[in-house]
Amino acid sequence: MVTATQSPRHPAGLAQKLADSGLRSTPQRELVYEVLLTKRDHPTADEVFARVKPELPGISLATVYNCLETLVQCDLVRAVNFERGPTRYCPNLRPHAHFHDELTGQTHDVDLPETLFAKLKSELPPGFDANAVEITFRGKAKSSAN
Amino acid sequence: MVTATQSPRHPAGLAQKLADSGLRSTPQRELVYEVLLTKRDHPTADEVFARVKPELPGISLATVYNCLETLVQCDLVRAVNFERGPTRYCPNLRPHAHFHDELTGQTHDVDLPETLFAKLKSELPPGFDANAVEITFRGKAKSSAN
DNA sequence: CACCTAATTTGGAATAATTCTAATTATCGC
DNA sequence: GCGATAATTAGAATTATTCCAAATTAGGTG
Repeated sequence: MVTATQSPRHPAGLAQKLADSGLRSTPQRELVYEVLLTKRDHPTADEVFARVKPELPGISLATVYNCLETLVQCDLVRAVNFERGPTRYCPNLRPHAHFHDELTGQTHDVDLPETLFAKLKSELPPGFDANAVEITFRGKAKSSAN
Repeated sequence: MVTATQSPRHPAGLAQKLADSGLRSTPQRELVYEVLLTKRDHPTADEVFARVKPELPGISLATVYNCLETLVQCDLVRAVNFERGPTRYCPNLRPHAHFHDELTGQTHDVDLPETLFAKLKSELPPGFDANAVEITFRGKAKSSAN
């Protein structure tokens, strides 16, 4: 029989990406990443902490902060900030925008054509060279996408 | 001779806009607004406090927060949040994007064609109705626009 | 102009989010 | 198995912001 790792649900990419940066794969990092992948509602560090704790009761909030920062450094997760308030975390790596629903407070990922991002960058005045664009919409979502 | 008001440099719009919301024009509000107009480098509340204090030594940080919040409510100023850290304030009311220079940490306003904002909104999936779009670029600015 | 009322400001305490620190624990290569 | 290094932990410290109750200021009214 194949020996299963403790958390086989996450993509194999994690251990590899960590190794690429000279970092180790640990139960805490795996679990934090898995939690992000499982419920993609852009949780805060506190929320991640709450979701992770039942599985790994000894984990500390500081470690959750550390793990999230590590994942961001490895380009496995994006940190998202709109409006004052705690940073939120998003494991969606494709270029996409965020739609912030003013009624529910929820944040939805919105895929936009790659060409639009390119067009935006091309609209910059001479001398400005952007390597990333962040787009946030605010409004009301009536869709079933909740 | 014409009797000058204490702070004649700010647009006459301030007192009017405040009145529209049933609020009073005060020296603190006028000065905070004037400071934002004078140096448009997207200062934090602390920075505004520092700039305002020499002119009005008795002012408190709480008042600066209050004034900034008031100006945002009156649509005279926009609160800007990218990356974790203190909220910054921007008196530019035209639709525009922000360019965050990774080298200097400075933030520049970038005017984009109105049509682009419209196009972005039109790219949203059905059911998503945006009333605002925020765009932030990150990268390096080599221009003289510093 | 004196008063009444409500808006505003103030200083300090309280809260929230995050980072720091020093000590402990786990892991990797030999 | 040992030693060096990485990672985690708990709690203290820091930063940004909000809250609160008291003092001040400003209009409007007679």
